[in-house]
Amino acid sequence: MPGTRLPARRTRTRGAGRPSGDEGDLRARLLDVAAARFSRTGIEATSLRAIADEAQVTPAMLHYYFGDKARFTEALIEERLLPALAPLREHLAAAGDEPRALMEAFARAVAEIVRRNPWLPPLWVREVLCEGGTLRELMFSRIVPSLPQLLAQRFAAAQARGRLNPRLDPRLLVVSLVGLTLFPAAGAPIWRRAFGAEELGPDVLLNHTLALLDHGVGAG
Amino acid sequence: MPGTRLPARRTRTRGAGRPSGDEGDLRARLLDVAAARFSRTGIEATSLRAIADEAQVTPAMLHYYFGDKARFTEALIEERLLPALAPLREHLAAAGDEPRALMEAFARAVAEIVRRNPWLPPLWVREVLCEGGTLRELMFSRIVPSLPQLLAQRFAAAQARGRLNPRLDPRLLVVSLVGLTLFPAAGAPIWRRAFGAEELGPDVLLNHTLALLDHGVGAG
DNA sequence: TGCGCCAAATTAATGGATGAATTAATTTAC
DNA sequence: GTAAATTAATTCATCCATTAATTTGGCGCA
Repeated sequence: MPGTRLPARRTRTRGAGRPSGDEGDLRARLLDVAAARFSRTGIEATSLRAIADEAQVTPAMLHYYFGDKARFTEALIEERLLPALAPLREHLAAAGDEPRALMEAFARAVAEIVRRNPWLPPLWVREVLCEGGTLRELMFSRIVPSLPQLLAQRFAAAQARGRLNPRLDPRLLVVSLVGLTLFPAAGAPIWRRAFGAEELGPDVLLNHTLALLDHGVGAG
Repeated sequence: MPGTRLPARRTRTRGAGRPSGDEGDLRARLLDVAAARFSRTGIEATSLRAIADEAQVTPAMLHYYFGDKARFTEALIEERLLPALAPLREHLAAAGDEPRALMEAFARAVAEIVRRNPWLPPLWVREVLCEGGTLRELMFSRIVPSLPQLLAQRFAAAQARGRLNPRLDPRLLVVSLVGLTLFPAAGAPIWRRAFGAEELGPDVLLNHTLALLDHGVGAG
């Protein structure tokens, strides 16, 4: 019946052949699909089947390219999660020593990361932040050992110079900073729905966060 | 072989009998075990088997008391999650109209909730905040419709009276407040490990959050 | 230029493990 | 003796992993 709309691929009955090249590397596509899917459903609760279906291939392709699920998630970390987080280090390295500049660099970096990788916040929150998360141990050995401490140390130095509210703990300030940036991003759908507001986009959030950090809630 | 240490229960070979009464209601125990377990592993990724094992009973007991997994999680919401969140409404109702008092009431309520229900923050973050979370829709119909808007409205009223930093958005302030309280609690293990600090308990966090909200980060 | 082969890519089919849900049997308190 | 509570066992579905089969693009070679 010509003219009926068939699913884009999947016309051959058996076997396939060399790279079809019709939409680039399948390996990369699988990683992209997995990032989005894992973000929505969680890693353990997501079947490879679901990923394969969404990528319009057979589950066997995941085995072909990655081996098993563990190595698949490892590849996801190495080739998607860690690169996505790279801007954070860069922005922080470029920022000066003033707490305000540091925080703004952090918030802007997170905003940029979220804009480019919408799947990241929920995945991070679910799999790294929460105990028992699949990515937790792997992330510990790659991110955590350096970034938070470094940032806390810079805050502490600024505090020693009298440039930071002495009632604050530099380490908790880092935690608060993450909470003020990643948390709203991870839960964006719920806030939008709760408040029925679409205008609360990343830019508004960024300005709001900076305003809060600048002067607190007082009417100054 | 007398003297060998056997697992507390599980000595009969088949069948059991009336309520053993040795440690209270099994139904309640199952809910408690599930709250802790779901919090660690996530709802979809946790098998009923694991819960039954931890409660030292057969998986069939879950069917006996609750029917299926869906109704089991429903019961968990009704009998554990919602009651645990009750102090929030009470604290907020008792607080006055000043933003500072509202925020302090919120932060104190969350601290109390977390202290009494350590399993709550990760469960909330994973299953409610994240898209695709199992508890999401159920929570929407019970919590969200009222609490966030009400709080935001009170902040807006205070802002109209000039008692709130005009650069802030009342709704985003609610989001920030949740991020500053629940997020650090949900990720406590990771922060402890990242900073090697055990002294960053709930009280310290509470004071820190209030200090941050009061004056921002400036050295004022 | 054309022909056949080879290897990469992909699929269908299968095996083994695990989980949810249910049922029949059994124990024990009252 | 009876009914509630609990267990063992079973059924059906799903998932991860693997393998054998199959297609097809490209390359050497004439």
